[in-house]
Amino acid sequence: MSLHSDSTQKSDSDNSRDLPSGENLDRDARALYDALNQLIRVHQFRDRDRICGYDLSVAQCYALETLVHQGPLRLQGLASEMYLDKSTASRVVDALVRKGHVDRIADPADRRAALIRPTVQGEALYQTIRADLIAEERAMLEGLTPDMRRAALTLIRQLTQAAHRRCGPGPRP
Amino acid sequence: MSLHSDSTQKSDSDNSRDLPSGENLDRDARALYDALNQLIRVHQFRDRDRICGYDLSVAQCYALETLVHQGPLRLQGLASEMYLDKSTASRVVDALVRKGHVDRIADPADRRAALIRPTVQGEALYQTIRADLIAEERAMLEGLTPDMRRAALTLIRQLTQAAHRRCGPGPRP
DNA sequence: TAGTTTAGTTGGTACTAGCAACGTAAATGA
DNA sequence: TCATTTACGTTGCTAGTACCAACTAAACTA
Repeated sequence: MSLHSDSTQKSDSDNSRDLPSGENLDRDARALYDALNQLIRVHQFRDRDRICGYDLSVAQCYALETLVHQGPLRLQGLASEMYLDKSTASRVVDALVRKGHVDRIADPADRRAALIRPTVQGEALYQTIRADLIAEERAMLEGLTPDMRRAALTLIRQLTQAAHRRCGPGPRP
Repeated sequence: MSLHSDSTQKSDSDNSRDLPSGENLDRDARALYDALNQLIRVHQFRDRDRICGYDLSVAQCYALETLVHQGPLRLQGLASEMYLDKSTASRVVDALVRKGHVDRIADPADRRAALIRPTVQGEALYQTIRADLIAEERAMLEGLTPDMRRAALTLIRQLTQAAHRRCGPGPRP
């Protein structure tokens, strides 16, 4: 089951002053890699299962979420937000249109372009899914003290920032 | 376990400045949901790009990693570890065999079964990818103090544990 | 031994994802 | 103005992801 017996379990008692900070950093990087790996996998599969219960794929749900949060977007904008090729984004939107969760409307500023917009039904569905996933998160947080919850938030945001800065914040080629 | 497990932490007031812990929990859950969402997405896409540079898909890399960490596994065992259907796992293994990163050997204990095992080449490839991803993590951590790095690790592990407990720790049907 | 269960593969379907090649519309330039 | 270039989105192609269901073969069981 749990395969994080990898290493770094007895690391609590070591002291930074005895080790060059580079080695500590290496060890922490390894540990963080493994820890994040696990976290990401668990969440990925959890989300997939949850979302599938609503007849949406994860990508579709992510697209819907992006549209709900950001308002109407062009295809290219949606693709950039999702780190996807525009062709893939186009097909994801196709699926959402077919299911009635978004629609394409003409962009008054450019007749080539279309704005993609969640429908009322789509917005409601997203809120339902979000509530469901948040309830999961809530249950998870119940085991932590308020202070730890707060610290977790800060740290996760910092990690995201750091990763974001490193691997390209915006749209990709 | 029911909700409100840690209420009555401090004096509850009806003021929005001093929320009852249940409401704090709701708000933290929402915030954590969004923060984790972002973290997971950034990492997901980063990993995909990195791994693709080595002519491996993410699933293939995950399978290889599982086999390197756990040693030879049967198909069913690998599928369980990856939360996948055995048919999907079978095809992932096919791809890895085609590329020479794993091979199937007969299981002496059961002639129906095959043990899947990384080849020397596969193990080397995984170590290369791992080193690459860890280097990414290391660069990310450089902006954090050692204390924060430690705290991040602890928290991520706890969140993983909590998620794991909640959404089924082991293999799925 | 016959019937059942288990291990893994294969067929079928749908989604994900990127690249390349379109058609159309806008922007640019001579 | 008209031709070229650039941009927006769709579609064809290929490969990978993922499930269910049907199948073969081996192992267990009655």
